[in-house]
Amino acid sequence: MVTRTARERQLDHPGRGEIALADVLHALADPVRLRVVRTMAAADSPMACGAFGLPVSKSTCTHHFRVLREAGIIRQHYRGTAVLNDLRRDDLDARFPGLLDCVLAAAAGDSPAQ
Amino acid sequence: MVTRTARERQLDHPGRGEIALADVLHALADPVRLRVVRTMAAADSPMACGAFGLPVSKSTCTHHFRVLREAGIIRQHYRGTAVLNDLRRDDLDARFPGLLDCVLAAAAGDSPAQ
DNA sequence: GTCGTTGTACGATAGACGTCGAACTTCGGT
DNA sequence: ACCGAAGTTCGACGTCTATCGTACAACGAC
Repeated sequence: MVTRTARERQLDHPGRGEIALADVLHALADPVRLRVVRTMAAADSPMACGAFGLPVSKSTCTHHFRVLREAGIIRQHYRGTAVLNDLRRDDLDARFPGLLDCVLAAAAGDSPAQ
Repeated sequence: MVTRTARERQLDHPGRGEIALADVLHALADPVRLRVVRTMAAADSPMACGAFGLPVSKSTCTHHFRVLREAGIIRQHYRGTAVLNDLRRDDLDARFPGLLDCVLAAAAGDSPAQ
């Protein structure tokens, strides 16, 4: 007999030390993904992919969240049929101190109305 | 009769207020361009394109410098046959405070041997 | 003027990227 | 068992991008 948590579908995440700057910058350079990150930074709890109201199809949505996950910017785990998304603030701050906050502040200045 | 400075070939640069975050992030997400920016940040005076010793052809070089210029990251002006490149530190800091320094610090942490 | 240096302009090309729709999987609820 | 909700997978598509080589232009030096 197996516990529920051990049977959860698995998603690959880079370790904290494996997060690469070029990947992070590339991931944040897309308007849709930057919007996701801004929304997540403003939220107080993990959000499902569908909760962002993105102006793209479901498959494109999947694509963007995978890019963010593989860049090490977000953590994803299954919760029933949904996928909960979480900003990897600690890891990002440890690897590239201040970078996330700078980008968020810059984004706020660049287009205040998210 | 026209003065020399007025006859210089002109390059288009975005105004300080026109610098867009997505363009900046996209420009910095390329290894060759990030290396250029790091080298320029470490230099104390403007450098010609050829002085960076980039591992790409001349035409590719021209391409990368144009991307950086159009993103508002560098300023370019002709000096004889050469083009001098200069980091737009002031404009970048004014538009996106701290961003450039964060990225430079992150790059130093990501690959210390430039 | 001629020549070498420095960079630009112009295709061309191969690969990456953002986007979609249709079919499928997984899970919770009834 | 069935159905609907939430994502994923799998092509397919057009566009953007990084790269190159060749030909060309601007300038300094001789």
